[in-house]
Formats: sequence, structure tokens, C-alpha cells
Amino acid sequence: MSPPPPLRLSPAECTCFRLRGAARRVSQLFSKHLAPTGLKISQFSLLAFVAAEGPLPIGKLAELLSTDRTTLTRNLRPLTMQGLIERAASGDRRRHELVATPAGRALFKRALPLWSDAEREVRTAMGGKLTIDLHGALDRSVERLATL
Amino acid sequence: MSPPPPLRLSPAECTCFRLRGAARRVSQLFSKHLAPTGLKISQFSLLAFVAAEGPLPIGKLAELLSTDRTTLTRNLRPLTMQGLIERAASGDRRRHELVATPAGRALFKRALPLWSDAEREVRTAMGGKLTIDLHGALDRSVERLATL
DNA sequence: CTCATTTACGTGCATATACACATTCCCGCT
DNA sequence: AGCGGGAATGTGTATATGCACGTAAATGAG
Repeated sequence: MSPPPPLRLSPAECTCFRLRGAARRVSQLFSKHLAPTGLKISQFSLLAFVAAEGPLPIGKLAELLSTDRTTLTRNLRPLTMQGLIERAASGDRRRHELVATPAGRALFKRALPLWSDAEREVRTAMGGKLTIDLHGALDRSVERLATL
Repeated sequence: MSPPPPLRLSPAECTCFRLRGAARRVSQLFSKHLAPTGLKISQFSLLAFVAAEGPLPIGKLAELLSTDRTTLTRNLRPLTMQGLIERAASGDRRRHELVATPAGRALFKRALPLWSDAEREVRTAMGGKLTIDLHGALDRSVERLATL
């Protein structure tokens, strides 16, 4: 293991900068596809997890999404306001189980093909190899950085 | 070129979801390192570009950062408020050239080693190969998606 | 049972992000 | 000169993000 090489101190070389830029661009693409449903990509992710993973408390959802718990509290607001997600009581009176309402599940079903279109468009533009490479690199990176 | 394979319709497979998650996590890491300067990573990027690329109008900066122009308008506010960046007049009265103030350049110099620490920590955790892979995949992806 | 601790949350504050729309100004044409 | 289109930017509105701090409820030690 050689010592870390001296960094070329150009902010354009910043890992964080690249990640953020890519995330912004791709987020816009997905949100554009989802526009007919009124959902942004972040809201779609949320709805998808709640609809798929059944009733689950905010804390668990935050882990699944690797989002700050308090961020989630607010991101849920537009969805609960629209009656797509509800908060049910649980045995523990501190917890609120999140569940998708029928309207929420219906909207999710309507949004799914649009998400699929977006994902397909992105993958087609990138090509199979790059898609695999990108996903692999992202997954491994997140794994390696988990302990920091 | 085979036709796009049927997507496994799990939102966890979403390219956008992965990118956003990774970007969030890495952003937090960098911002933590930069905390002693009071800068977040986004502000550091901004300051770095303005300090390095000399006086430049908002529109150009938006291109460099692949950020929405109007986002930049507001992101600049905390920095101008702190006297780190100034808006100078230009020949064209519509444009405002952004320049780093002496205080801005000084703070940037102070922040640079902290950014370097963060970048080194991330690269060390990921290892050389993964770092190269991730950067390569991100760069190529952004390039391929540029036309969409 | 009582109380300190831990757990699961929400809130205040500040920033980041982008779309639709409005504004101001330059430039070329008549 | 005047005007009309395009260029550079700001604003209104809405959402996304996370830290510091506060609250209420479960839990375990005594």
C-alpha cells in the first residue's frame, strides 16, 4: 500500500463535485419523465419504498434511503398532504408506521412505467457496460465509505 | 447492440437513487471536514471556481458547475453576505462579473488543505482502483447523458 | 416503583435545487 | 431614432437536505 499520492489540488478533480453534478443531472432527467404524475424522483423513491416494504417507521425508512431522518420527516409532508402516504399507530407510541394509501399505490403504479422509461433512457444512453460499471462503482464506494 | 433488457422494476435498482444516495453521503463527509471554515462543500466548490477562473459571469459559472443558473443566484448569497465574493460591473450592464475578495481568497487557501484531507480520506477508503473506476464512470456517464 | 438513560421523533434554522415568470439590457434591422 | 428579438439575470414558489436542539415514550438499574 503506497502512501496516498499528492492530490492535484484542482477542485474539478473533487470526487464530491463530480458525484453531485451527476446526481443533479440525472435527477432532472428522472423528474422530467415523472412530471405527468406530479412526483419528483425523490418522492417517487419514497413512495416506492413505502409501497413495497409495507408499513415501516421513519427511522427504518431513513436507513433504507440513506437519508437523514429529519430530512425524511419533511419530505414526507407533500406526500401525506396529497393523501398518498399515511401514518398509522404502532405498539410503540413513539413510532409512526408509514403506509401507502390506495391512492398512493395507484399513483405509484401509474408512475412505475414512467420511471422505467427514464431508467431505460439513461441506460440506453450510457450503454450496458457503463451502466454496470457505474452501478458497481457506486455500490462499492458506498460500501467502503460506510464506516467513515 | 441488443435491445434494452427488461428492467427489474425495483426502485433500489434505480441509477438515480444510487447516485443521489452516494452524493448525499459524500457531501456530508466533505462538509464535515470543511466545518472549521464555516463552508459547506457546495460553497467551497463555488469559491474555488470563482477564485481560480477569475472574474466570470453567473451564466458561465452555472455551466462550469452544471447547476441551474437560478440556483446559483441564491447559493451565492451566503458567500457575498460574508464578503467572500463580490459582484463587479462589466461592459454589458446585464452581466455581473463574480470575483473573489481578498477575504474570499484567504478563506479558500485555508480551506484547501481541509478539502484535500477529505478527498484523501475518501480515496484511501475506496482504494486507488475504485477511485479511478468511479471517476471514470461518472465522467463518461455525464458525457453520454449530456445530449439528453 | 422511581429515575436516569436510551430510543424514536419533531422543529428551528440555514442552505441547496430548479421551474415558471418577470425584468433589464444589448444588438441588428428598418 | 425606434423597435423587436434574444441574452443575462433576478423572483416567486416549492421541495430537498442536514445540524442542533427539544420532546415524549419505552426501558433498565436500584
